[in-house]
Parts: sequence; structure tokens; C-alpha cells
Amino acid sequence: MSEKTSPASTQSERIRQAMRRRQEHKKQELRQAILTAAGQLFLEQGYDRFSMRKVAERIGYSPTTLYIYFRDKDDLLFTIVDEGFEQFGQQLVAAARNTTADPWERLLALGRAYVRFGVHNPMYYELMFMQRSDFLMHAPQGESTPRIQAFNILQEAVQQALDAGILHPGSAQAYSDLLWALMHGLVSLSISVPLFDATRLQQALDEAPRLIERGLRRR
Amino acid sequence: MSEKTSPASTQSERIRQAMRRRQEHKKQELRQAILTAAGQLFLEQGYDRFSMRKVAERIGYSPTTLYIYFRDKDDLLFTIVDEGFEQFGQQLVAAARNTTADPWERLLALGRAYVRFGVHNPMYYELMFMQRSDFLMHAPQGESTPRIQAFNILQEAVQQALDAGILHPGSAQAYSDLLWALMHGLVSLSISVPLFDATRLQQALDEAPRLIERGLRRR
Amino acid sequence: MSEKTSPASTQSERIRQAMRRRQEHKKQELRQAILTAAGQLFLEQGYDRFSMRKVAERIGYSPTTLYIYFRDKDDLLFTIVDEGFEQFGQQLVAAARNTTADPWERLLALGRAYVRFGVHNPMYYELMFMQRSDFLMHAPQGESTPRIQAFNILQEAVQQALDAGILHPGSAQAYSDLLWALMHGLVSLSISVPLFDATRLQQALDEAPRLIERGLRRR
Amino acid sequence: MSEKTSPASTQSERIRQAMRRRQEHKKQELRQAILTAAGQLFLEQGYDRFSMRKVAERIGYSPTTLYIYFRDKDDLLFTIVDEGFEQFGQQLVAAARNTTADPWERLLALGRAYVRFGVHNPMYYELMFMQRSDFLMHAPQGESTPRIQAFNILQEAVQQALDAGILHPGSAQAYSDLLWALMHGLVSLSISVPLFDATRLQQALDEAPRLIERGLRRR
DNA sequence: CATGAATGAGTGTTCATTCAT
DNA sequence: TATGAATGAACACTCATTCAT
Repeated sequence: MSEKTSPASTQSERIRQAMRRRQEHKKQELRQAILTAAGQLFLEQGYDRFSMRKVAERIGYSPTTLYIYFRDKDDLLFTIVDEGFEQFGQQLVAAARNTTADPWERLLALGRAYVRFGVHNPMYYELMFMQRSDFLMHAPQGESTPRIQAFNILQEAVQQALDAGILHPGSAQAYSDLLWALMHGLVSLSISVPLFDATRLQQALDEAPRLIERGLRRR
Repeated sequence: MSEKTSPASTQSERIRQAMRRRQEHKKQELRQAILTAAGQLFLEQGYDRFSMRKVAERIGYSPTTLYIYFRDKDDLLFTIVDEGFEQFGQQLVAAARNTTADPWERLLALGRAYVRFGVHNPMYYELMFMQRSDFLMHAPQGESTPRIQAFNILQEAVQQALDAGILHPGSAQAYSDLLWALMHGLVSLSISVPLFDATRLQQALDEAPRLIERGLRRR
Repeated sequence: MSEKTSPASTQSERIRQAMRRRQEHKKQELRQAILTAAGQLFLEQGYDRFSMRKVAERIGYSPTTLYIYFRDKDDLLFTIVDEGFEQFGQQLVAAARNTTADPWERLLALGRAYVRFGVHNPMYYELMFMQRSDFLMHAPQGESTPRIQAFNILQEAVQQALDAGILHPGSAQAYSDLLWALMHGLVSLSISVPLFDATRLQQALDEAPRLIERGLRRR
Repeated sequence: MSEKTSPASTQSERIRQAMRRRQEHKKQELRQAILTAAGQLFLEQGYDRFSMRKVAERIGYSPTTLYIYFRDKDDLLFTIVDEGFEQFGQQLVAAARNTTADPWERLLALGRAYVRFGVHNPMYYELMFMQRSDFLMHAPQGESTPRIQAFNILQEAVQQALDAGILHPGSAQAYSDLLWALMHGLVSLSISVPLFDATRLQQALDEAPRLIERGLRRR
């Protein structure tokens, strides 16, 4: 009677529940396997060579099976994008949290986190911001706020910096969009333009904080 | 004897020549029609829904006909991209030329020209810098310098500004990459992220020169 | 408990198994239907008018379906060729086995078997030795010895005859190649030269053993 | 007045005739160029990769032009085959003529000539006897005897040898068909079976006369 | 004579998806 | 739950050939 799950339950009820849990577990495992395989495939072959069949083949299940876990191709990509936004949001939040004291430092931290996320998760990034940015405005399954919300944090940080008198007066949105554009430009160029290689990216990144802080022009 | 086209020519020769000219004209017209239709289709449906057959249908010709004018699908896209780079290069050069005096102004003019090109020619831009940036390193038909050369002008402008002591000392490449990233970020977000609409783009653009000139941080 | 199929099995398990068997059966049937239709088409229209789509049409399935059963066109042909070599090998072996005693008789039996195979299975023969002899050097699926191995039996028979002192001394390979050429000549002429009809083939065949035994020249 | 071509002709008539001759000459030249290019293409790419377009491209004329000189693709191939049979016939006749004295030697000479033709002109041979043997029974343009006539010479030589009592008594046709089969087997194997390489062919050829003369069996 | 333009028919192949089981 | 079977739609591309000029 020490089982806490539900106050009064027969043994058979408990067994059935455990089975269901185990099944649910397995189900989640396969679901995850699909997502993982899809991610790999996407990374290796790119968006337009990505196909349900190839994902299925990769995990050793039939293509049909994928449709048990995902309504259609878009639903799968959608889910990947969701996971992407989840991690993205977390990393931005973490970056903001670690630097509560100094608003300026927080801005820089957010930028670094953004670029790091993109460079370390090109697959997510490409889906989220390059190939399927139409997903941006959809809400993740079960939630009501669109994914783009993840961005509020940047705008808030800018606003706080403005409030603290650290930035030249101006529109929080315009400032944060400029920062977004700069970071997106760096990440997306490094993803899609072979010429813009790791070295160039790094050198640009090294210079970026100065650009944001004091601009390029000498006085 | 009043016909000037060629010193000694029979009437039939002249007629034939005129016919050939007319045919050539028609041919160029159709070729252009293909390119135009391809552009529209591309804009409406996006890169991965683009197909030769749809282009053919759109102009009311058989798919086979396209292959008279273009070797294959890539050749068609290639041609579009070429035209894109042609205009792109010209507009950058023009922008640089109009502002010979002030190196700083020239930088800003280049930036404005870049963004304007991208925003006014999203189809070109998407092919050139987002979907088929592999073309960047190819040389256009008949030439030997890769298309990317169009960029030297930016780097040169940065270098001149450095030489003039207008910029904080630093790497010309890193600076110009930063500027490129910023502009590319603005253009590509406005192209592929519906949320990043004209208003936001404009507000960011209005602020951009100040960012570049003096940064965001107040002193 | 009287069902013998597997020691302990529920009824539903047995039913499922039977279903699977039936399905498997059906699948093999369709697979065979494809091969048969392919064979017919090949015979009627020849190698270069052979197409996957026509095969599909012939069996009343969509072209796509063929790709469930065969990786691609070559795989289909490959499979036909495999079956051909299987039968070919068996018939040669059987011919050799039936005449173990007399090495000379074995040679003749092999020759007869070769020609009979070719004449009775022109489709196989054409693919195996005329149109896709590149398959000769591939190994059948799952095996490692190339298909051409089927030929060793002829060379061995020649060697045995040489060892037995029945043949004029000479190279086993040269002898067996000559025999091969003679038989291939007969079969391929009868397949591809309409003029070389059954009667002529038969009359040549009747004379062949004498040619091989004592030549044409009178002494 | 020394021009002999036609008894009474004005100068203009003669000029026109010369022009026509020159044109005719040019026309024949182009026709020949087409045939040559077709031959090369055929040799390089094989029967089923042969196409009118490629021939046209090779000579630098438009595909349409080929249709001025040849009714259709088959007509072109037909013409090639004709030329093949022409040379083939000549070489056989020459071989027979050079060895008038000894009927046996003549047979061998014919065999050698046959094989040499096939090996030196695989393109002709393949069209004539392997891929388009349906042409065999057509008559060349303007003639009435089918191309296959070229073979009478072999049958005649056999008959002469029979008459001279040099061969074991038997059917001339059966004997000549056997010889044909042997030679065709050697040539066609060497053409279409990569495994049957030059060395093996040569060794078989070296042994062939003995096979024909006295068979393989030791007495 | 030669061609440029054009096409209908056809090729092998891939894909997302559904249905019955 | 998972699957095997199947398909309609599409794709890029090639070919032999015709027509008007």
C-alpha cells in the first residue's frame, strides 16, 4: 500500500499503469529516435534533400511508422523547430541570468549566446530562421504564445539598458532588431556561404563587441 | 543605294538579315520571358517548389523548349544569378562613385545600396546569398573572376577609410565582414521572416548609421 | 494442441503467422509477375525498348510499385540474369553429371546443354551474353563468386579430356574458348539473325559434333 | 569546245553544271562527314547511347540537317550498314581471290578475313550482325539483292571444297553455317564480353584452323 | 541547303502520403 | 503499435522528328 501514485488501487490496476508507463516510455524513445535521425539527416543532406523515407530508413522503421508519431512532414519539422526554440530560449535566459548586474554585459552575453547557439546548432538555426521561418509565428503544440516570444528577452535587455541610461536614447525595438540582424547575419553567412569560413567568422566576432559599443568611426 | 546597313548588299540579303534580326529579337524575348517567369515562380513558391515544368507551363511552352534556351535547371538559375550580380555590382559601384569625396559617406552609401538591392530584388538576393550561395564562387559565363569579386569594393572602401584615419585601427576584412553581416542580416530577415516587416526594417535601417558610427553605448 | 507449427502458440499468433505467410506469398507472386512481364516485354520489344513503365503498365500497377520490389532498373535486369545463370549453371552441371564415364561424351553433352539453354531461353541468353554481358563479372546478390564461374565446368571438362589423352594436346582455355565461341555463335545467330532459322540451326547442330570430333577435312 | 561532258553546251550551262558538281561534291562531303561522325559516336558510346543530336553536335551542324541527308535515324544506320557490307564483301572476295588454287586454303583465308573484318570494324560488325541484323534481309538502296548475299561466297567456297573432295561429304549450307557460327562467336564474344579479351581471342584464333581441319579428338 | 524553334512522347526515379491489416 | 503495399504527382532531362523559313 506504499505506492503513492493513486490512493486506492488494485494490483492489476497498478500493473496496467506500469505497462502503460513503460509503453509510453518506449513510445517516447522511438519518437526521440525519429527526431534525432531527422536532425542528423537534415544536417548531412540539407533541407531540400531531407525526406521522410530517409529518416525512416535511418532508424530501421517503415516510413508509415513516422506518421504515427507525426501528422506529416511539417509536423516533424515543426517539432524539431520546437525543440530548437526550447533550447534557444533556455540558453538566452541562462545567458541573461548569469549577468544580472551589468545591463551592458547582459547584452553582450545574449549576443554571444545567440551566435553560439546558431553555430553549434546549425540544423536548428537553419530551420528556425532560414528555411522555415514561417514556423516562427506558429505557437508550439499546446501553447498559445508564438515561438518568436523567445526574442522578448533581447528586447527587454535592451530596454533595461536604455532605462539604465547606458545606451543612447532610442527605440528598444530598433536597437534589438539591429543586434538581431547583426547576429543573424554572422550566423547565417557562416552557415550558408562556404566562403565565409570559421576564421572570418571568428575575426568578425572578435570585433563585434567594439562595433556595438563604440562604432567604427574614430573621433 | 540609300540603305546604309552594309555597303554592297542585294535586296534579298538585306531582307534575310532583317529576318534574322527579327528572329534573334524574338528569341531574346522568349529567353527573357523564361527568366521573368522563372523569377515570378521563384518569388511566389520559393526555391524548393521551383521547377522547370512550372516555368514552362507559365509561359505556355513545353518543358522541352526551356532546354533550347538553357542547358539545364542550374544554367537557368545561374543566369538569373548572373543578372543579379551584374545589377548588384553596378549599383554598388554607382554608390561608391557618387560619394568619392568622403570615405565615411562612401561606406554608408555602399551599405544603403546593398540593402536597397536586397529589398528591391528579393528573388535575386535569395538566390545569390541564401539558397545558392554556392554560385558565389563560380565565375559567370565567359569570365574568369568569381562573382564574389563584387565584394572587393566594400573591402576597398573600408581600407580607404582606414587609410584616411577615419576608422579605429583594425582589420579591413573583419570590419567589412561585420558590415556585410549587418546588412545581410537586415535583408535576409526582411526576406525570410514575415514578422520582420517593412516598418521594423525601416526603423532598424534608420538607426543603423548611428550604430556603425558611434555604437550603441552612451558615454 | 494438434497444430504442429510451433510448440506453444496462441490462436491469434497462428492466425497472424498464416496471414504473414499469405502476404509473403502474394508478394512473391507479384514479384514474379513483374519478372515475367519484364521477360515478355524484353522478348517482344528488345533490350532498348524495354522500360520500367511498360512493365508496370503490363501488370496493371503503377511504375512506383516496381521500385518496392526492385531497387532500380538494373536490379530488375540483374535479378533476371541471376535466375538465368542459376538455371544455366544447373543445366550444365546436370549435363556433366549424367555422363560421368566418358569425357568426350561429357563435352558433347555440355555443348548440347549450352545450346539448348540458349535456344529455349532467348531472353535470358540475350541479357546474359549479348546485351548485358557486363553482369557476367558481377557476383549475384549475397554471393562472392562472379557469375562467370558457371563456365569453369566447361574448362574442367576439357581439362579432364586432355588428361585422359582424348584430345590433341593443347591449351584447355583455348579449346574451351573455341567451343564456347562455336556454341555462342550458333545461339546468338539463331537469336538475332532471323535468316538463321530453326532449320538451319538444326542442320548445323547435327553436324557440329563431327566438326568438333574430326574437323571438316577429309584425309 | 574540248569539254566532253555534253556535246553542245553554252558556257552558262557548263558553269551551272560545274556548280552543281561542286555542290554535289560538297553535299557528298557533308554526307560523308555525318557518316563518319555517326560511326565514331557509335563506337564510343554504343548503340543505345547513339543519337541524332549527338551526331549533329559532333559535326557542328543542326540536327535538322541530318534529315536532309537521311530520311530518319534508321536510314542513317542503314547507310552505315551498307558501307559495312560493301567493305565486308570486298574483303571476303579479295581473300577468296588471293587463294584461288587451294580450296582449303581459300576457306581458311575467308575465315581469317571474316574475323579480321569484325575485329577491325567492331562498329560495322555490331550493327550488321548483332544490334540491327534486321537490316540483313533488306536490300541496299537501289539494289534488289539483300545484303546477306555477301555470304554466298562462303557457301560457294565450301561447295568448291566439297566438289574437290577435300571435305567430308555433307551439306554445304550446314558446313558454312558452322563456320559462320564459329567466326561469329569469336568476333561477337570479343566485342561484347569484356572478359573475352584480346589474348584469349588470339589464342583461340591460333587454334581454330586445327579445329576445323582435324577436330579436337585424338585418334 | 540549312536551320532555329518547337514539341509529344518518353525515360528512370523520388516523394509524401494513405489504406488495410 | 507497426507495417507492407500501393499510388498519384511530380521531377529533370533526352530523343526523334517536324515545320516554317
